[in-house]
Amino acid sequence: MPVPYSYTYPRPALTVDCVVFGFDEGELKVLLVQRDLEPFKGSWALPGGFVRVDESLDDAARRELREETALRDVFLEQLYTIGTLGRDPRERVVTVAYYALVPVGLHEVKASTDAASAAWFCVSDLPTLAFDHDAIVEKAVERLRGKVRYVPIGFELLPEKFTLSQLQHLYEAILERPLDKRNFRKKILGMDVLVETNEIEQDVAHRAARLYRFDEAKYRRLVRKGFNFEI
Amino acid sequence: MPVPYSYTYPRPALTVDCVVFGFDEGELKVLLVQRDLEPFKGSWALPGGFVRVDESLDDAARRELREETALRDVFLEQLYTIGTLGRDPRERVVTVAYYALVPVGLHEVKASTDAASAAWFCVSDLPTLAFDHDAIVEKAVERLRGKVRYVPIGFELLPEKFTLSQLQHLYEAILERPLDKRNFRKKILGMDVLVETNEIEQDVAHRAARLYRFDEAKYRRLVRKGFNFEI
DNA sequence: CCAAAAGTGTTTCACGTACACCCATGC
DNA sequence: GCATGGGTGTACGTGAAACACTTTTGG
Repeated sequence: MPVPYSYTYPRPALTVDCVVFGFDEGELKVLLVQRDLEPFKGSWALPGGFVRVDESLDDAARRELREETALRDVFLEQLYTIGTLGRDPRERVVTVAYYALVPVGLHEVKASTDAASAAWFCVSDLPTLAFDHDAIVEKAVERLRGKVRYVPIGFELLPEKFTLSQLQHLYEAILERPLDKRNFRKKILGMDVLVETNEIEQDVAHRAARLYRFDEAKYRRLVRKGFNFEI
Repeated sequence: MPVPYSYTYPRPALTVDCVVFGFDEGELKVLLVQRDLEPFKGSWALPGGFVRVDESLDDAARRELREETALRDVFLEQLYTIGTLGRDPRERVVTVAYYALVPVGLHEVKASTDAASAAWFCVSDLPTLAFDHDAIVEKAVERLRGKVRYVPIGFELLPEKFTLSQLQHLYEAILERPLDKRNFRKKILGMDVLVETNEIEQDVAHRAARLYRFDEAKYRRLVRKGFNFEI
């Protein structure tokens, strides 16, 4: 029996695609999967796939990340929805793009369903991508660059405990410009959202730096008082 | 004959919805239409409707605006895509929300297909809306409030020629805080993106103010040199 | 002449920016 | 002892914020 008031015209297919960012060796990276199916079989592409009728968009994005890259519990935010005609050779496909931030190294990345393999690539040196995924990556980089300056999401790309230099290099990689060490420290410590731990870096061939944690609860308390994070 | 590699599982329906902003009598307004069809027949709702398989999302949004409110050639930007389960009583519907900025008064607003009537409402005093449209409006207001501060889109809500006071009141309405007259003028004129016309306000019961225009070309030239608009 | 909004400068303070040296550690 | 990054303070200039009175016009 048909659903009352429903409409039965042909409808576009709906997918989700995820731009997964990581930060490693001083460089901003993106996680790509090698397609195991046509079209674009063998090409590198963003992890993603069709949205099921019984799951939300966010759930679909998380499911695809789990299935294709074994990532879970990561920072995930909707980016943009692309519905250009002809972007998929099969038929009309509208995709809801997401971007994710993951601390590289904490998560084992492995391919599974629908993807032959998964690997990290430098944002500045990507292979040719399937569909219009290069444009989606570009949009995600722009969004990240804009957002990282006034929302404390950069920490999602670092391990729980990090040094101030790591944080600075992260910002330098995303913003693509050098930052002054003393000013950066003054500013970030002055915001009062980092807590100093008793630990220091291990296994480095020079003086070990102090480790800090981002204090999410403190940040939220400050925001309620009108505080604005800004680098 | 089936399209090769296509997928045939059940798929969500796809719609677009538009939050149309206007500025009138010192207040930020939203354009709503009264639904002519079930579900929510008679309720106020955002103009919008189903996306056709042969049109892009932007085209669908513009078509719906034309059909339901007779608006055309307006500023339109994608806002967010909502795919929560159960947001439409009929079946699974994913909607791509847009927001539009129009100079109230320049465009005749009239209802047509699928909408009994269209009318402006103060953002701060909306009726109960169909579906989850109240949440969409809220998200659009947040986006507008965030974006208006660093992108010169406020001008889209004013006629081509406007006074500095009108512009200031617009910002005050969107940002919901008073601005200092002298500082506001100093700042906006200092940016060098407004051009003074030879004209002044007409039919006002007090000293007539000078009219200005936003110089889009000049703005883009400045941006290329590293300039950032910021209120 | 009164009401209403237009138009106009200066001072103060906070913050962004530029900049260089000593320290601790591992090898 | 040397190479490598860790860690620290000050001076300067720009820009944000606070603030009040005179001018013009219409009624």
